[in-house]
Amino acid sequence: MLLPPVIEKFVLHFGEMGGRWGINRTVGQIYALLFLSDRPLNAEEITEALGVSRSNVSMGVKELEAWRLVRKRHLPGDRRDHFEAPDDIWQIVRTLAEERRKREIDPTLSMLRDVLMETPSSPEERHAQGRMGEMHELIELLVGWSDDVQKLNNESLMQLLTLGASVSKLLDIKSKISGFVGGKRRSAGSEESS
Amino acid sequence: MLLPPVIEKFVLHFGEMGGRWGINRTVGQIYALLFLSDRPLNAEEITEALGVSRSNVSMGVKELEAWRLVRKRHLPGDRRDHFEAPDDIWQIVRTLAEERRKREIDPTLSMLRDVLMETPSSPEERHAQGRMGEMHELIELLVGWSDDVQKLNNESLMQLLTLGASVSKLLDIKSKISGFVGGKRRSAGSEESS
DNA sequence: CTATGATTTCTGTAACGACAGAAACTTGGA
DNA sequence: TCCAAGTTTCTGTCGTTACAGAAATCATAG
Repeated sequence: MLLPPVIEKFVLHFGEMGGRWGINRTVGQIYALLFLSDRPLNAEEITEALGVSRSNVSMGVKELEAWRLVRKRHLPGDRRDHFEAPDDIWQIVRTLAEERRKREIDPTLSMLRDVLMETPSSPEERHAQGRMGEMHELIELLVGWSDDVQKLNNESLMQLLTLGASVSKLLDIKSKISGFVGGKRRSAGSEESS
Repeated sequence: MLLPPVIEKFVLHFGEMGGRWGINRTVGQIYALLFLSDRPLNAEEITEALGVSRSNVSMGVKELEAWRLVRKRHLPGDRRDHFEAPDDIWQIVRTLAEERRKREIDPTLSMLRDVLMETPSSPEERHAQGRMGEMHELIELLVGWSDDVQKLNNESLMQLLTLGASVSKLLDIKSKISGFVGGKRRSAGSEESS
C-alpha cells in the first residue's frame, strides 16, 4: 500500500473496524479509499492502492454495491468501470440504517411474529412468549420511528439531532398545547418486572 | 438441545444472528435463553439446555457480562453462580446502544481526531481531510444526540419514538414559538456535493 | 487447614472465512 | 465475427475463530 499517510491511517482503521461491523478487512478498506477519493477509481487503481488481489477488489466492490454504499460510474472514453462513494454523508447514514435494518432486524421481527402465533403449552412457554411479545413491540416501535426519520430531509434531521435531550421539554409543551399526543400509535410499557 | 419448541426457535435464531452482530453462536444462544427464562439459570443448566460444553458457557456468560447484558445472581443456599438477563427491555436498548458505541464508534472518533490534526501536504490529502472532517462532525452530532436520549426515562423515550415523523411539524412549531433553536450546538451542513 | 465442588483457563482440533491466482466469461471495437 | 481488454467466478491455501475436553485454580464447608 502506497498512500499519503493521512489517507493510509484512515484506510487501515476502516480495515480493522471492518471486522466489528460484519464486513471483512478488504471491503472496509475499499470503502474508506473511495470515501476519501476526490474522483471515481477503477478496480486496478484500488488494487494498487491497497495491495490486494484484483479478484478480491471485484468481490469487495460488489458487496459495497449491494449495500448501496458504492456506485458504478462510467467515464466517457474509458471502458473500465469506475467506482465512487456517494458524497452526501446524511444519505450515507440513511442508507446504513436501512440496510442494517434489512439484514439485522427484519429477520428477527419475522421470526418473532411466527413464534408468537403458536400456542404455549406450559407456564414456561407462556412466560417466554410474553417476553418475545415485549421485544416484538419494542422493535416495531423502533423500526417505525426509524422509517419516519428516514423521510426527513438533511436540515430537519440535523435539527432533530441538535435538539437532543431538550426534546423532552418540547414534548411537555406539545402535550400542553394539544391536550393529547397526536401521533400516538400504541402503548408499549415495560410494566412486567421480576 | 431439549427445549420447548417456541423457546428453541428463538434461541436458534439468536444463535444464527449472533454472527451478524459480531458475537458468536453460543453467546447469542445463551443470551436468548436467559432472556426468555423466568428465573436465573446456573451454568450447568445452560450447558444442558444448549448442548454445548461447560467451558464454552463459562466464556459466553463472561462476554455477556462484559456487555452488561447478563448479571450474576447468588441464590441463598446455593454455591453455584446463577445468571439472568435484566428485565427492562428499554434498559437493554440503552445498554446495547452504549456498548456498541464504545466498541464501534469511539475508536473511529479518536482516529479521526488524530488524523485531522496533521497538516495535509497535497490537494489530495486536503480533500481527504475535508471528508474526514465531515464524518467527524456528523458522528459527534449522532453521539451527542444518543447521549441525550440515553438520559430520558422509559416514558419520554416511548413518547419520542411514538412521535415519529411528526417531529418535523413539532420543530416548526418550536421555531415559531421561540424564534430561534434553543438547544443549538453547531452548524453541520452537507453543502459539498459532486 | 483440608477436601470437595464449582469455575476458569489452557490446549489441541475442526470448521469457517479471507484471499491470491488461474480459469472462464463478457463486452466493445475493428 | 474475431480479437483484446476488462471483469467475474472458481479453486486451493492459509490464517482465524469456535469449541470440547483436560488441567489448573478458586471458594466454601467442615
